[in-house]
Amino acid sequence: VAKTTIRDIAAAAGVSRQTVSRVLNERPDVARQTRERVWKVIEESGYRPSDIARSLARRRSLALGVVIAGLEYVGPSRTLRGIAGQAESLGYTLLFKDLPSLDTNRVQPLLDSLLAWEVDGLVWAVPEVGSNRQWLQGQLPRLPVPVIFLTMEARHDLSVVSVDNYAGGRLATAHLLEQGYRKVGHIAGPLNWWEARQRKAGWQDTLAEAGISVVDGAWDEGDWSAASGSQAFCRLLERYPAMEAVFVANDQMALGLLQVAYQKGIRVPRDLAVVGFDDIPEAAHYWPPLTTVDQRQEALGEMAVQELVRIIEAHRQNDAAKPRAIVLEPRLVIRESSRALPPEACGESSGGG
Amino acid sequence: VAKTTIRDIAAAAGVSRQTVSRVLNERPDVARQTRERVWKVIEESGYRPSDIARSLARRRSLALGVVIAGLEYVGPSRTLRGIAGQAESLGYTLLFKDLPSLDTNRVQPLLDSLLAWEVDGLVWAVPEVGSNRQWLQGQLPRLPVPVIFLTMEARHDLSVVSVDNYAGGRLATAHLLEQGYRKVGHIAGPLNWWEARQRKAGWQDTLAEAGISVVDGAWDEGDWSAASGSQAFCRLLERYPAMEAVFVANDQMALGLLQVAYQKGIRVPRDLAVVGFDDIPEAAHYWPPLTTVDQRQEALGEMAVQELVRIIEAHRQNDAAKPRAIVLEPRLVIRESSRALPPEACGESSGGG
DNA sequence: CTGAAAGCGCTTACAG
DNA sequence: CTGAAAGCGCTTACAG
Repeated sequence: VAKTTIRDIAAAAGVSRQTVSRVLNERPDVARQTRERVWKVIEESGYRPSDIARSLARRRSLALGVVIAGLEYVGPSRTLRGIAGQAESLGYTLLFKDLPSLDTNRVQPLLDSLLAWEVDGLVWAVPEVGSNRQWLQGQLPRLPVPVIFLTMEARHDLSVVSVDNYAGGRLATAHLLEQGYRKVGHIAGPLNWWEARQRKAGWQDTLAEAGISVVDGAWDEGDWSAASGSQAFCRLLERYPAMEAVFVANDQMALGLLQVAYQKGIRVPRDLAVVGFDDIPEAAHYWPPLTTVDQRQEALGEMAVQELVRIIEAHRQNDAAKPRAIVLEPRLVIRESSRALPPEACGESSGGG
Repeated sequence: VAKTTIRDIAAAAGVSRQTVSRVLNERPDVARQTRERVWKVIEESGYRPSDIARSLARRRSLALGVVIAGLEYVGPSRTLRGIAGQAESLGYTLLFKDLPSLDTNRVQPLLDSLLAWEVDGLVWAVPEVGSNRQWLQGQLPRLPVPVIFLTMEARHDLSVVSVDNYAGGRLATAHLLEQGYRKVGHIAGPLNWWEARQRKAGWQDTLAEAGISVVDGAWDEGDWSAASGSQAFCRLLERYPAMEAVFVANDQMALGLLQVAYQKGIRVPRDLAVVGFDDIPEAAHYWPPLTTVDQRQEALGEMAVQELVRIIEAHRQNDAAKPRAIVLEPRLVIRESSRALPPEACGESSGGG
């Protein structure tokens, strides 16, 4: 069962391979008659040109490599969907690599494999944790293709698309202040994560600007998991019993917090107002429904691919696109956990599907 | 900046391209001296052979295509990680396509693109909903590569790897019966999903075998979302007020149920025992922690790639591997929602990190 | 153990 | 508007 090739089509249509190639690539310089005849043969045969051969001949693969980590969380999955959707609509194929841990040792083989496939660009969707970014930066100069980084600290020499985590922390905290709370605690994510540090800084600065001195033990640190949220909350309660409200750096930890609050008879929001971060699908169904910050991670993925393709196109025209930082503004999603209205049970909903 | 090719290496090492190719592919028939000289040049130059050129020449890409849907849920993300990990360790590169909706119209272009890249095989990780499988089956005979299907009804003529959803439904229900409950209700997933039907059948048959007649209104249907779980539970409460326990077809709907239960003052598990399905990370942190069924979706992805590669290898040796169905057994994870022990708040945990 | 030739399935200049 | 030639970067037989 030999594969149908451009040669077969050429023979069947009585033209040269060259002409078939022109038809395939929709070049205008083909006689209408010829074009129609060739198309007919192509369709009847079910011929599909080989992208591999095309890549080799064109010296351009129309493929993008994506390296992603943290797929066990909702955020990265959303980002991946954004990346995949945008790549598809721009005509790029995605080569996918999952980084099972944030261990940088494992990165080199993934990178090598992607480059061996001659991708036209790379999307680096690995969170900036500890110094894992430095390793890659060291590699960058030798990388033959442009790379776009997701959600890391902006730098003048890198192309970065990120969510403004600092602004997110400010949004959450300002919202709590607006509700009249003054004693606002914080449960941070692991502080070796850039995102966790940004959110915490947003909390701290907003309090400071409101003239509220941040008590020394007013915050604690978790590891993003719900269990760690429970534990951090328990510690925080001891150190900061006067706390009226708390900004939790992600929704999962907020869930852990809510569980403990429930068990201890702490009513949310009456005794304690809570704001999370991420807007995972469950957040709307926590008890009470959780006020949170939507990171717009799908949009993040889309923007990343758009920018990467822009850079690739610029390169092809020998126009060295200057690296730039694109920042997405997060959005506050207000629900019951930060205000005094009790949710209703089995009430007629307002038209949800 | 011309790319380094095998030609450059050959020239620098004073051998033919052929010999460099032999070294690269670790063939034994190269003199030790020659091999070492060539390796040295390769390493110094940072040369990386082009997988695209190799694919073309070998008529074999060592690439697998994966089409996935439902990445907004935890399950498919886990499956994807399993697929990616296994592909990586077997030396295959993954071309990734996300199916944004279950609309079959959009499938053809994804499939065409994957085939144009000449993948050696396809992983079809799209849930079987309505008749969306039939369309693909019609395509199958013309597909030039083997396809493995995830989590759909087994068929003698297809290679399928799936979780035994029926057994999962039985596990959940039998567990509730063992706890002494007799009036066990069910909140099903959308019944145009094969998985939802299987789980429901497991519930129904287990009750029947225990000699318990299933009350007519003993079940309701949701759409997998937490909101739909809330609504289905509200309806079910009216129709089946005597219900002592309920098996919910996924954890998200169980979450919606728990929220309503809380608002209505229904204590779980004292007034109502609950079992979910999936074991999403949050399940352990619901209030109360949710008993559920672990689908082992990461293992599912791994098995799928293993089987697919097995078939590919068999094909290469002209050994037409017969399609077979591989079934993974789910596991019951028992937590507080189905038994009478109250969880403790801020207690010393048993050594969790 | 090593090399010259042909080929994988396309596209890119170059002629006409 | 169309075709003959060369080439993309490798590997696969075939000689020696």
